[in-house]
Amino acid sequence: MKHAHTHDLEHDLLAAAQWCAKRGEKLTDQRREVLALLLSAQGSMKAYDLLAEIQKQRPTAAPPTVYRALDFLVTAGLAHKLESKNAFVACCDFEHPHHGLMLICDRCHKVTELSDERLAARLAEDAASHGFSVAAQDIEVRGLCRNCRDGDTEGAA
Amino acid sequence: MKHAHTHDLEHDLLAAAQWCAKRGEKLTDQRREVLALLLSAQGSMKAYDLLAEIQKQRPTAAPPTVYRALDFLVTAGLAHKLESKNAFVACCDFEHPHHGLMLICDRCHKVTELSDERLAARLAEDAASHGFSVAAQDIEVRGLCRNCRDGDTEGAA
DNA sequence: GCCAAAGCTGTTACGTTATAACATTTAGCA
DNA sequence: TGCTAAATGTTATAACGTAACAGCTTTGGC
Repeated sequence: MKHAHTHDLEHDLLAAAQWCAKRGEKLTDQRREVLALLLSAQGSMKAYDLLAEIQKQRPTAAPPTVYRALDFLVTAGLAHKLESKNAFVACCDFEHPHHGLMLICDRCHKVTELSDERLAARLAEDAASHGFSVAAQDIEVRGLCRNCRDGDTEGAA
Repeated sequence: MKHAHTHDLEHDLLAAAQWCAKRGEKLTDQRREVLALLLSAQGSMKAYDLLAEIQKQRPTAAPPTVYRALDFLVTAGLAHKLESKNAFVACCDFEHPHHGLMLICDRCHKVTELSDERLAARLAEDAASHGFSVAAQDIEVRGLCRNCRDGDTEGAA
């Protein structure tokens, strides 16, 4: 069993703020609020679900409010967009440049981000062999996580 | 320079129809029309762009017309969805089961689909090591194709 | 041939995802 | 202070995708 500990959350938010500062940017209230929601989420979150949460505090928040924060977080490497779900997740290790491999459980919706240098290397090799220069990559895998595959009855949709 | 030859197109459509028949399905007029558009396109096509083309022949066509055809083609393996662009491409080799790696040029928008068994194997290995069972995967790479990287001034957006 | 079932298509309406554009406020700093 | 750049507020709309139901067409059994 895993819990979202407030202490961990605060720690992560502090690290994120420092990371932004190092890049000459700021983790403003809105950005921090969105990041906190993503960090606390069990799986990924949709933009409009984030918006609904934000609106509990700021009833006037509108779509651009959350999309701006998300754009910032994704650009800063603090979050990733899951293209196959139109959803967002906090990055597990933003301090290291990496090209994550996303394992997305179709049953409990949990997302696990892996970093595999050899996989990335192989991919870069494939691209290079076609004269293609890589700017960004996205690897998403759908399926069942260990718990769900093994017949776990908790955490279903 | 590359051209879309009518002969190739007809050939591909015939092969697709046979592929469907083998699966106990039919490549109906609408499906064939959408597939033909995808096969003829230089890069990928958006659903509503396809719809606009379809409407030149059938002015009453509506979004479900094209989305149904696309769903069919994707399920049958005749086309792929590029999640990062919300766009669709014809599959380059639908007769062989494969997990394509998509190289998407950000400048000329051309899409190259590669199949790399070793890459797929490595990915499956990564997933398995986390107890994750893979149902589907999507690998998309953005960047510049050889021509665009080398300063080709044709085919820009 | 006739009927029933299944599959495909037509059509309307709506839900979801995302951004453009411009006004206003806030933060950093000479 | 007052300038400038960044961030946010606000409205409106664009872009992407689907639900639901009605009607048609094909297929296969009899």
